[in-house]
Amino acid sequence: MSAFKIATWNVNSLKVRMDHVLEWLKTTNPDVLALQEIKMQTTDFPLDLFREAGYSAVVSGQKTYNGVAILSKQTARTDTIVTDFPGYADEQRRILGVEIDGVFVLDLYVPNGAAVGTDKYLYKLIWLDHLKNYLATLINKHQKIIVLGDFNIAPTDEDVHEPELWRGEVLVSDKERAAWQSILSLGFIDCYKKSPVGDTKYSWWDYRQAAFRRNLGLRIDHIVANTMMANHLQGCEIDKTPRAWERPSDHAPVIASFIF
DNA sequence: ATGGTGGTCCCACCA
Repeated sequence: MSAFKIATWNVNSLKVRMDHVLEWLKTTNPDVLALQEIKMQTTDFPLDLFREAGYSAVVSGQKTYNGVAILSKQTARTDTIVTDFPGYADEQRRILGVEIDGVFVLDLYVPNGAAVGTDKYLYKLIWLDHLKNYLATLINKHQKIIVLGDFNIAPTDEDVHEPELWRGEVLVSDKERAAWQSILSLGFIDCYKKSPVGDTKYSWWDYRQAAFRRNLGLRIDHIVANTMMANHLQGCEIDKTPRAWERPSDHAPVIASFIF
């Protein structure tokens, strides 16, 4: 029997959140941690500090915005790194795929979309369409697949603190939810939906209006697994502890545990 | 009606 623990965390600037990430790694001890919004160039990534903590890293960085990275205890297969959807040129560093310990891990920072009807919303829908097409090819290529990250979509009203207030807005709109469903339809399972652990339902709380204290949150950070992986899922938990720390990210980490 | 970044010492952009 062997365990595999994988997590995702939108850190909203790794430079600011470095102490939080190191502290959280020490207590949680995941095999893999997918980071989003590192907001730094690949050359600035603190590889040495993570190495001291027992992790190697694969990084697709960008100055100021976006940027994704995957930390892992096991060494990643660097010959399998993916940083773009095939045939879709995008300057924004939002995807990072790599095989680790026989599992293809795809880290996503889905565009936020700003507001329904804007150019950014359109970019989000086009981006999600490319994602779906890419996942359709992936699912035939790998036995074990985990797709995780900040999806910027709350799949159902259960994932929203006040659905009536959010109706039709970005993050919950029908088109975004349809894109989410079409991805699951390819053969992926929402780990939290299948096997929730603990009572934390949301993964993101706005910095404004004391949203965290009032638990006005949304579940927009997800871990999805192909059926082969999902058959070995033990549980999925959202850890809101670091959201209560000083100078936190607005997102909480999500962790899925598997056993083989 | 907060917080992060980056170019200018307050403001624009993004979430």
